[in-house]
Amino acid sequence: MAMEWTEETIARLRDLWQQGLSTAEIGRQLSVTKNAVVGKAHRLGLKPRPSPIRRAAKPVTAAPAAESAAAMASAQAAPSSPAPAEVEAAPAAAAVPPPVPQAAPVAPVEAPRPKVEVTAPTPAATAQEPAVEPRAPRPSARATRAAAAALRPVSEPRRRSSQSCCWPLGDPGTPGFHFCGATPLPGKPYCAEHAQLAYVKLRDRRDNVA
DNA sequence: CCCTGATTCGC
DNA sequence: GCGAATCAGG
Repeated sequence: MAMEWTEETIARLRDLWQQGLSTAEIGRQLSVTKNAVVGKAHRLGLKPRPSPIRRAAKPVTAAPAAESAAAMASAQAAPSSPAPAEVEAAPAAAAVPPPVPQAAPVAPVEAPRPKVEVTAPTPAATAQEPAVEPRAPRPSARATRAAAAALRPVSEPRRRSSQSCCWPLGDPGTPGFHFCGATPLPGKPYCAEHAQLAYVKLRDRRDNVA
């Protein structure tokens, strides 16, 4: 067996997947290759993400012109332009929404905690322990990129109305890491409990829990 | 070059 | 079922 793919793992895959993370990113956090992620995702049936490419639908040579005619009559359906369902959906994450959601004018003081802050295990932490990486053909290059990415002001705008609370628990890249997974509040990426932790009124944050 | 996801096919 | 190899678009 190459991999267990336990319910737990699959759940995490689904979670990360729906969060709009790239296959490679998911793979890194799940400690598998992107190929594994893609492959599993396919088998799981989930895979509506915008694909950069559309592989050759047919092996060109296709039906030899001669007898192909008959075949075409019924089963033709040359996938030349089969999908009325185009692929507009932007790569979600790329959308780059404002870092600070327009909080209600009246209640402007909300401080998302699990941002790129100390206590928050964000994707930034992914750059950790490159030595443990089973693969990582090019740690240096990747590390550099990861670091650069980590420095970017925006490191988790990848939430696009998830169906599960994405409050991080544990350290990304480590076996125990996972997301809360509870049903999030409408318009919020976190469940009720974690939303309370995530959004703290500034005035009440005076003595926030460390 | 890098990235991305998609598909194939030996295991 | 799994995922490396390979493909293909940006």
